[in-house]
Amino acid sequence: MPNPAQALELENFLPYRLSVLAQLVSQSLHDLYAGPFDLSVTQWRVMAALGRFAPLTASDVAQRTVMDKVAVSRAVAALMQRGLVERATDRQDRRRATLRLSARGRALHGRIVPLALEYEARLCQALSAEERRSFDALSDRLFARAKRLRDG
Amino acid sequence: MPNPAQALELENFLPYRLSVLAQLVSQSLHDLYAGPFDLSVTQWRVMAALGRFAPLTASDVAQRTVMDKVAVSRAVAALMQRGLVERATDRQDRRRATLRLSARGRALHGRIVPLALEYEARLCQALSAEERRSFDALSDRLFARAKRLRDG
DNA sequence: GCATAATAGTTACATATGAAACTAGTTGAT
DNA sequence: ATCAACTAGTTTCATATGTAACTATTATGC
Repeated sequence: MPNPAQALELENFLPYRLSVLAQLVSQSLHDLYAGPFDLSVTQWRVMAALGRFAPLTASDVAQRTVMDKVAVSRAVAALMQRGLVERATDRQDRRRATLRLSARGRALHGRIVPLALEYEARLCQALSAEERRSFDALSDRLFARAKRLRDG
Repeated sequence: MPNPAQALELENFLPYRLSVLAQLVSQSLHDLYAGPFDLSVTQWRVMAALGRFAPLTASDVAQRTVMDKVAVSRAVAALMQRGLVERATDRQDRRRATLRLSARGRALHGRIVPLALEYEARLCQALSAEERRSFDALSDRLFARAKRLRDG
């Protein structure tokens, strides 16, 4: 028997718990829009970020979605090919390009958002409004703490 | 301006929040053991599951870690090559094989566990003991709800 | 008993991902 | 002005991952 102070109880280990929950939720949500609209998770995230905050540069999108710039670059390329996203090179700084949803992109976005919100609402039926606020507040603090630990 | 009832505020959208938090934590933890011990996340998860619950079949590991059986099969193959995991075919049912850590595997496990627990402890300094319990209870309920929504 | 279906696990293939190298453009120092 | 350093974004390459097909073994229906 190992020292109890050093036993790793996987089922109570916070990183493991977070990972399992997030993956289940993310996969369930993906199942809702992947079939009808043929978007990957990364593509949908880019669209969601643009739907909420456009115009954004690719770097802005990466920061917002916590994806790396390579993933964003590829998702944007695919979305532009499908005519869902438009790019305009910045006049001042020609390295930059601002992105936004096209009319078609906005239409698709408008069809997915209700599905996403409905899923979230059904998920959150597990909690009261106050519990939801509490969960959000606690997870905010965990996130801030994790960032501080990573960045030093 | 879209109908407020249909606006997706990414930063308040629970699946997004969970995903971002889990990824940050998982990555931070991985950074602790990947360098010194050269394990992938999946490999470490298999070792952690075996360290806690061995003997397990590959299917058991998959269920415990919420990984698919292909990922487990590959991780186990790599871990056996490094002599960290042992496999024994079941006499009753020769399709099955039970897995457990080898002596070397237990030694490695014993070195990683304190790192993992220390990271968790530092992360959880963001919360009081009671808040931690509250967070665990709420996330349990979200998880149960997500599973019910997925499985029908 | 024998064909069929089911299960444990692996392999093959196609796709997704991340790190690092690369291109193009801008800033700053001399 | 010129060269080095920096930044935005893309491409390349090596790995990781998931789906589906496959092997081997056991269970089931007739």
